[in-house]
Amino acid sequence: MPRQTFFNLPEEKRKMIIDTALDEFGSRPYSKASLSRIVARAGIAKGSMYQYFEDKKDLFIYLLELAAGEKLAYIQQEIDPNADFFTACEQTILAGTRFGLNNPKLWQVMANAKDTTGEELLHEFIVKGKKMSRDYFSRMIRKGQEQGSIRRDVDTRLAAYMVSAMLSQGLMDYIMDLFGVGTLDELLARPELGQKLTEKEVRKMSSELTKLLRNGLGEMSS
Amino acid sequence: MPRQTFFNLPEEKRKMIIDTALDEFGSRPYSKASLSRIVARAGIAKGSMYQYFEDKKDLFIYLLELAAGEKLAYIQQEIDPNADFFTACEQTILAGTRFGLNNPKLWQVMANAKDTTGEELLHEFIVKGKKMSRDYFSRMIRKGQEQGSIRRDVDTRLAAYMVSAMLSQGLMDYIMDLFGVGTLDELLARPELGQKLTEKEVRKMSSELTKLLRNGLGEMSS
DNA sequence: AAGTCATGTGACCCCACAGTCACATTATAG
DNA sequence: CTATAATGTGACTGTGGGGTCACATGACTT
Repeated sequence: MPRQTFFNLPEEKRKMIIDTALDEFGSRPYSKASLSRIVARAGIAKGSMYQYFEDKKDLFIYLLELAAGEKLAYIQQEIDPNADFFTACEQTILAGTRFGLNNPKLWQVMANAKDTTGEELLHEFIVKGKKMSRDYFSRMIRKGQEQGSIRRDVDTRLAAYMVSAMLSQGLMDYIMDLFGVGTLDELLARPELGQKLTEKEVRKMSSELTKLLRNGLGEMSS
Repeated sequence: MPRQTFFNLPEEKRKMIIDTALDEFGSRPYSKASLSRIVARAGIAKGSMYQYFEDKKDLFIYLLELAAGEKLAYIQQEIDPNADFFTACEQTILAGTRFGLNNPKLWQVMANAKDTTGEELLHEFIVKGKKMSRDYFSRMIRKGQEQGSIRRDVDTRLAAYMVSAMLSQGLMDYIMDLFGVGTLDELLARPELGQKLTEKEVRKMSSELTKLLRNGLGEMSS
């Protein structure tokens, strides 16, 4: 956890530090991201950074929590809690995509939180995050089964893993391909691209993907 | 590419070096993996390593090509080229899983080739690899559509991304969960686990997953 | 004004790493 | 047996990293 000092900072400065750190951790894998570079770019002293955060890991985890929190809040505000499974899925995809396009830096940092092997605590934190997202899908699937929109014979656990993989990894790769870029950095470097995907296209994609999901999970006459 | 010197080595020594390197790159993200550690463990001089490989990247790419080549060969030998899409899928999943369980080190190295942001050439290499696997699925899907086993209205590209995500990321996470481990390292550390998944269970999983895929992609009376 | 506490600072320490090079060792050939 | 080419070697270099600390600067109190 960041130290109190960090929260005492004037908001502007705090935001600036966060922003600089997001850039760094978004454009390099954790082990290559450099605190020295962050402080240099942010124009503050290294020692100051260590008054705000315990260490590199502390900063990184703070950023991840920030990103995850904002994304979750955004998505939750966009979906109808009473909708059936597939509607909720479509809304989740839609909201998730929009959030990513509107917050490329946050998106990038979360996307970069994949490797981290060998950093015990960090790895645990990330595994836990993935698990939370999977559990969320598990619950939704089970609810769908109870409501009759999902076949009862699908293996909930397996399905949760697949939905999770599709909506994180698969969807991101697909979107990056739509933009014709190989990395999120390139997307970030050209902000005009964010507008290239029209609302209509995003909707189309979400509905296509949902269709794919439905016919894999939906109750049907075999 | 490795230098000729490397291929002149007695096979035993060559294998030993490869093995040691696989361990290192399998247990740490690329940027944290250390040549110094590899040579120490392998009991050879650092200078020697640089007679075999141009640099760190060269070695890593060699390992990736090796792993990908072996995996591909194994899978191709296991699948029936004339089978329909879903049968081929099931066979691919089955063969891929078996290969992974029997070659945990290779599996691990490939799984670790995810981050690499910021290492231009390396990143390109990996993106190209992912693309190859996606193209393979694309072709299979299109063939399935021509043969009538896959609905014509599915978006081939989107579907290819999803299948790809499911069979790499999703499947791996699922299997790791079955073993109750958070990292592949742990799996490797306890080789007895490799046997815990019985052939029967692997078959069951492959067929379940295929069922999931089919009902998402299969021609049906909607 | 004096004193006290919170915050800022950057030179510095230690360390690990990729990559090099002058030299030692071993094979090959004539 | 000698000469030449191929291979092995590990101390060394340069670089850049995370993290620390003795001190400077500012803010706030009495």
